Amino acid sequence: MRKGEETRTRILDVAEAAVLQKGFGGTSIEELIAETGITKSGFFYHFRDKNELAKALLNRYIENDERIYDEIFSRARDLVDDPLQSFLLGLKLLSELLSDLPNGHPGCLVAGICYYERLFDREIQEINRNAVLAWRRRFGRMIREIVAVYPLREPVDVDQLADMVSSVLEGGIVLSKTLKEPNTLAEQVLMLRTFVKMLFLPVAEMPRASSGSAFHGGAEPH
Amino acid sequence: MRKGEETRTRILDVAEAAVLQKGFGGTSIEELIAETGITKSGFFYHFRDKNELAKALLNRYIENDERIYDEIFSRARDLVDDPLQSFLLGLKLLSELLSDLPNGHPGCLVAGICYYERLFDREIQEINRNAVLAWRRRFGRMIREIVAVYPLREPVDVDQLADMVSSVLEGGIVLSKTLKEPNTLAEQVLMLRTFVKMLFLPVAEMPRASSGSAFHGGAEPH
DNA sequence: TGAAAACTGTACCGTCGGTACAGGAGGGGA
DNA sequence: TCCCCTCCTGTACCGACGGTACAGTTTTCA
Repeated sequence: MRKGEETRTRILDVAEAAVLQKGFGGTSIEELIAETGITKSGFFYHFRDKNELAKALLNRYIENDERIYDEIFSRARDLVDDPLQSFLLGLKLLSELLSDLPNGHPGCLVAGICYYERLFDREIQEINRNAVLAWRRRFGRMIREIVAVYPLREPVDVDQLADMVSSVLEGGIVLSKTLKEPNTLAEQVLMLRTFVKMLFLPVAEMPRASSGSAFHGGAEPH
Repeated sequence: MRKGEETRTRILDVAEAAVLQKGFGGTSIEELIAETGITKSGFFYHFRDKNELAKALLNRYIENDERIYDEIFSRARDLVDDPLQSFLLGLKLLSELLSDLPNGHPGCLVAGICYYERLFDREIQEINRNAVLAWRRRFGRMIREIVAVYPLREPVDVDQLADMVSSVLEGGIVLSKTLKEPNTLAEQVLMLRTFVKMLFLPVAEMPRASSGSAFHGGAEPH
């Protein structure tokens, strides 16, 4: 029992890295067993077929993802009591975590499967859908707490704002990976943070009289 | 020449739809030739291998994408002169175009390839990277025009804000596809529009005294 | 010590990407 | 008219891969 779990985990580890680099179609079972040091029969002892591997991979990935969000935002909740400041801190912590990833974010399995859709059965698509809905609920819950205290300065739908967090994360991952700029993802999360801040807090009067030199986006030609 | 082009285009049409549904790995050449009504030899007459098919597909997709953005934002530029109002209108038009897609956005090839990375050669990855950089330049150019006229109400980097457009689009596509909610993508674009508006325009004083009933995100439980 | 769990080994099948090459239809220019 | 070029078809074949079947062996733990 113990040994089996360990081997299974090793297969999943190898598979996850491979799938995020090459997609499911691009990852062969034979390459997985070569790297894991197991035989083909051994592989099929643990997973009936590739579809079941995908399901296990996805479930594990989502679980881990949820755990990370839990940790970050509950930590932020412990540090500050105000729901808005806590959410803003959470986004900051998330951005720091993302920029600390040495080789950039490896990619999101949920998005990977979304772009592989038809090859998996309905069950996997449903797992994927529920993962995104869980994000909506998670961030929606936090935003509703804020809305109960702070007035929204622009009329926006809470669920759509919650989805914005997922959008920016998923989109930021695509940009970061494609540009090979690991930091882009973290920057995008901070942009989102700015948006949330502006939605709930009055904009501070600008201290300087001339056009602010601290602003990157001035009128310089480039 | 004429006939060859036509066949080539037909292959690309079939391939694009298939790839966006199943990814590159999930799309077999044999399925493509079956649907196109061509032989395998005929296919390899037009494309040396799957990699070259991917390259042609990607180039065509990016070209088309650029054309659509050109049309929308130059139309917006014709309708209003002010750079901010023109950009906001462009985002509105884009959102309308996206919500008019009958079955939702089919998916972005750039993102699809990003999640398939290692299976293609450096050239394709470079094409992909340049496409994202072109988006950054495009939106960056428009935002710089705005910054030259309107003060930024929060310190944000122009290129990062430009990337935000791409992020929200790519992320919105992933959400829309995964949730099977075609409208989510259009909504996300409108959320981004709200962000841009807030970044450059002073927030209007709220007309109502009590908590606004027009706001979706009130304190209602769910 | 014995049964269940966790594998290995071997053989085999159909599909797929890809190669090689011969040849043929059809049109357009010399 | 002839020839050449574009645009394919047909056939045969290869190795890699996903997957099946099943018999046998080692490891683990109660």
